[in-house]
Amino acid sequence: MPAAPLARASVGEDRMTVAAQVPRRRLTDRQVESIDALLVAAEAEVEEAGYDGLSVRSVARRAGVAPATAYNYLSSKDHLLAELLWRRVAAVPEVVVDPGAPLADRLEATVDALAAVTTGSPEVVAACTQALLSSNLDVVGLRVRIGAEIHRRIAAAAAPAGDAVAEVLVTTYFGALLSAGMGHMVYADVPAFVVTAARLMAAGED
Amino acid sequence: MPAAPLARASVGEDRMTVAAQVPRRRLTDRQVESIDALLVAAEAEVEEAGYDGLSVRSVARRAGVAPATAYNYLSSKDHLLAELLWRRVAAVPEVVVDPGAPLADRLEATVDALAAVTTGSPEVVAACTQALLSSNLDVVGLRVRIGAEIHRRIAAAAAPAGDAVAEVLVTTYFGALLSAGMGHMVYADVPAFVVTAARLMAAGED
DNA sequence: CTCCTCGTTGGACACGTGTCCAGACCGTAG
DNA sequence: CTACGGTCTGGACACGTGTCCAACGAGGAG
Repeated sequence: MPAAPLARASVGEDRMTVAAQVPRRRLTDRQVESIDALLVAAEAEVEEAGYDGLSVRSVARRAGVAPATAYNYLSSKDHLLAELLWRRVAAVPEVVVDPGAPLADRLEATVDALAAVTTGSPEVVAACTQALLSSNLDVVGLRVRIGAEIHRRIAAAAAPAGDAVAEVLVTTYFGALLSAGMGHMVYADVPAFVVTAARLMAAGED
Repeated sequence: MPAAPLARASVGEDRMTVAAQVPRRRLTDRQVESIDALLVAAEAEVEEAGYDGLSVRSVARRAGVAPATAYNYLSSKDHLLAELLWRRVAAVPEVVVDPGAPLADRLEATVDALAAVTTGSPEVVAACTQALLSSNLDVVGLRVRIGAEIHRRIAAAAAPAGDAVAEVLVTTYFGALLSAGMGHMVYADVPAFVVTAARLMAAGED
């Protein structure tokens, strides 16, 4: 159970999308600083030691914050990593596609932009992927949000094609990310792979 | 590190595929019984309480085995669940496809057979999926094995089509399983979804 | 200035993991 | 039958997680 004294569950840019949390109090500057420091520390920590090597207390120490404070904002290790990923996804700039361009090209622009999430050390993304499978309630919230965001972007790029095509492309994208997270594929190859999938499907339509 | 006194890392049907383990000793009947009991107990336990609710010691108790013994054969909670999934996958009967049939039909037969892995309580499959992301060495071994097995079967069904088509279908299949594990899709719908993907790609070829 | 509220802090707690070990146990070889 | 080798056992261990709480501190309202 979350059992948090204040609005938690998503300290992203939209600080208030907490799904009917009672207090609905705004975070002070000091608080957002603590949270940012925690996320930065987590990123560094996971980069050095991977998912298993990261401990919440160690991250808190590195961020100059008490462990209890860390748990006050991020309800678990997995929530911490999921929040990290969510921020990366939310930071990807919107892509405007030319409706006249062919499916593969439209998708390429979107998927290339999305690749910004996975650039840098693959350790971090892999760890976040693992964290995202947690059944922690806060993680579940972030998970549907991340899923919805990626779905929205890819579906928008694939819009003129059928819904089925969009669904398949989204699923393929997630599958490719999963493969990359497991080391069976390289993150850098994911965009091209999805574009290939789009080309194969575009042959029939258009 | 595994650090096991005897051949571990894969107590499946092919008991000897351990990649150059030194002792290479055969398991006694008593030992395979213990391991089977552990897996059965784990399945029941995870069905009741999910991934988080499962504890190795509790599974060992239920299987009538000492915790240390459980750790002797299955190096971790994740390894236990991964082994469970691997056995299910390996138990799927081989499918012979008619090379003359269209791609979607060939794939449908294979993917329907594979669905046997995910029938029954979704809790179990979801928990195994989560376990499969572990960086535990024994899990990694099982993971590549499971991945290779599914890849082999789907690629065989898609054989006449291009390699690229097969790769995309495999990736889509994994993506769909992931979505189902997260509750965004139903396991029962996975086969049809992959067949749809095949149809969309077959429109261009054939 | 004082009070009061609310977040922070450190430390305890219960619990689970994975490791290790000395001793009990059992089948087999001599 | 006895000795021996390897396995099983229970119980310790170190460590990490997530929760809880009493005490502390800072900042705003009166």
